[in-house]
Amino acid sequence: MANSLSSLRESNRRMVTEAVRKAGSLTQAQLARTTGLSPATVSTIVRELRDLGVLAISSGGGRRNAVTLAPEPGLLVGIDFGHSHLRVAVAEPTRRVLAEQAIPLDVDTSAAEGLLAAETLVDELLAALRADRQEVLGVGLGVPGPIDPLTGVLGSSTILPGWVGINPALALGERLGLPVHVDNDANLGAIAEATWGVARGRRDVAYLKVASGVGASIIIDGRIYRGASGAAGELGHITIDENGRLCRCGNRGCLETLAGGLYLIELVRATHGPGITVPRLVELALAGDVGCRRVIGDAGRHLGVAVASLCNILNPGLVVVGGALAEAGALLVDPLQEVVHRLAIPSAAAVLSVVPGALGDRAGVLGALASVQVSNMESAL
Amino acid sequence: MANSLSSLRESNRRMVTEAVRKAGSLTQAQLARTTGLSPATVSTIVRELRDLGVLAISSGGGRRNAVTLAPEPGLLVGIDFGHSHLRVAVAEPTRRVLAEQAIPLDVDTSAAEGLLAAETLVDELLAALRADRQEVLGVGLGVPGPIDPLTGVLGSSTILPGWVGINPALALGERLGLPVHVDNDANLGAIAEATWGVARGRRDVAYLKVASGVGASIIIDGRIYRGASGAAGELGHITIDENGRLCRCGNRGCLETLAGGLYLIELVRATHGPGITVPRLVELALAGDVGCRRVIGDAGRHLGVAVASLCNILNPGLVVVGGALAEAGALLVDPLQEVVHRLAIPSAAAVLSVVPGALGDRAGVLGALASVQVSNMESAL
DNA sequence: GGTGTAGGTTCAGGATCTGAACATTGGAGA
DNA sequence: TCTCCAATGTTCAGATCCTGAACCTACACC
Repeated sequence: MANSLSSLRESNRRMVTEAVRKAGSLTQAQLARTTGLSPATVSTIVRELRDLGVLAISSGGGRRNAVTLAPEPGLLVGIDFGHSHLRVAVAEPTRRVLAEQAIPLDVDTSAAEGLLAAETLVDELLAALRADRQEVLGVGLGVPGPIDPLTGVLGSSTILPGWVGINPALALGERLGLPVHVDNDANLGAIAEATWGVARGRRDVAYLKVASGVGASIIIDGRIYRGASGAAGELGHITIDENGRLCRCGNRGCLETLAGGLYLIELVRATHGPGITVPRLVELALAGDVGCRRVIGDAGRHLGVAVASLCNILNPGLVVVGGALAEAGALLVDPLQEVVHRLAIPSAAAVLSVVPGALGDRAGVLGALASVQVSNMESAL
Repeated sequence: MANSLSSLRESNRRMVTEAVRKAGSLTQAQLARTTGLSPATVSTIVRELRDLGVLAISSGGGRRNAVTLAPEPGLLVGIDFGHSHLRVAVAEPTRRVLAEQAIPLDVDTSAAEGLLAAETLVDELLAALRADRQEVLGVGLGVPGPIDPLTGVLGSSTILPGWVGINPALALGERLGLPVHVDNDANLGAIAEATWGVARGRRDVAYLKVASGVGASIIIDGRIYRGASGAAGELGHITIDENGRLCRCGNRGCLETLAGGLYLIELVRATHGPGITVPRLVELALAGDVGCRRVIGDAGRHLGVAVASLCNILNPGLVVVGGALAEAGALLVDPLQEVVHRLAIPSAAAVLSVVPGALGDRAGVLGALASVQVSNMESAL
């Protein structure tokens, strides 16, 4: 299908570029060793890619000639929508973050208001950097709900009711006049943790996002697995208790009704006042509040039931727990792990590690940045 | 890593061979179109492969020159162990079955007895074909339990207690003096259904084997997904009811205690006599026995809960239900599907089909045959 | 029987990778 | 400071491979 002589060259170019991207800086001899190509071939390919503007040869470096990715002009924007917050980051094409800010968002914001807020915040950050929209190469957008892979429309979400049925990439793209790539927030968090966080270098990972809702993302062989209709990883609506509480999705006893932040704060509202939020709940638990610790521990145990199922089905080596509730660290993860080891089959539990994410509430926006396609390579064929 | 000039030729040879294997018989022009190579390249590659003995050109065919796989000498053996049966098949390298037989096996057969029975049956079938063990190129073996991918040892299985801790491939290989490839029976059933059955041509499929126990196999991008320790797809021990019945695995309310054949026949033993078996249960249900229908329907509903979880996690487009209980067809699958559509999230349920397997109780042994590696290609480089 | 279309082969040409030879540079040691 | 060595990067001829075009062949249809 893709096997001609010229496709070989393209494949080798890609291999070289990828090796440089991973290592950051390499000499041509190292490049030859890692790619398995001969030094002669590497020499010509590097020269070509330099001429195409993809690679740069910094001969002035400490050693011989260091090959690096050519510095690209332009900026990337990452946007992460949550149930109650909005976070925007602006970064270089290398993904180094230059500016980042999070603002609270009203619970029942309409899509239009949310998009306007995002637009405003993007412009503010760009202004602070003395930059212009026209310098932005692309925008990555994360939303807490399943995106239809064909239409790009946000499916039924219990978290952002005002957004159902719209195409966020299209809507924001028109507003900003920029190419927007949209994805589920759990998928983006998984990408971020796999690129910079605790899942770095792992090829098969499950990522759990526990915030207002519960979502998951599955990385198989280094790529997000999306399933037949982009709904893979919708762990929040797994049935844990068939006779349980009614969920916003219409079923009973979904995981989300037992571990989702929206439901958890209802549990502590009576004792801790109506103004309590998920971050505050975590804060109190970490400070020693017994009730909050119990609520988070119970959530962890319920999550454990779902993760045990996931374990028996997929047998992952690593489960990363992210999202606002994961800020509770061991308070959430320890009970989760205990239940998984009790319920999952021993041979699956034995190889599993469950760890909190390393990127905290920045995972989503960093993943959004990572999801923006800005490969000089691509445009240079 | 694998990109040289000679690897291109090898890759193209492989592509051509694979195309011929899939289509059975192709003309060179068709081959050029399906592989994307030029007719000139196809011409030389086909000639090379003919000289190597991999392909055959049957110019006497109806049309022009039909390219086929060269007829290989030798035989393949497939062996499928179940809780209460043993099935052996002998086939040509093309996987055309020449002889096949199933015999009952005592419930608590030891590993040694089981392997002896298999050895005997293999010899009987070979004798009937006037063939010799030395003509056998390889043996595929299916066992109902997880195989450790590193050691090849059978992990904890509730179905074959006498087998735990042994390496079936090694043990049988020594007995037969032949190379044996072992795999989980659900994985083999999935391979068979994906190669010849209802999942033919599908790249992403979940296969459910419901017999004495409950197992599953997950095909992602055309390949069995095994997970970090080979335990992926162990659906039988997903917790359906935390306060349910005690399972042989030590937990409570595993799917297997609600839908596994071993438990189902206990339910009907009181009313239908102690001699009842799973096939008989299915037979009675198909004949109209109300009690048996109810038992099977309930099993389907419980399976539906687990499949709904699987659906929310993996979002497959197709779930194939195989194993002895699947012989009940719609009696099992309809209730299963009803529950899945109720519990799984709508966008996942909408794209899902649940169908009974097409290969019945032969799926395991056919998959075992398919799993034997006998590529002339490999030996011919 | 004639003609056309598609299949298959051959050949020259262009593209690619590789090994060997060669120039260059940085560093270790005297 | 100087010399030598080892590693790096480049160049070039050679071999391999794919492709397009021209050519031949066989079957089908008229």
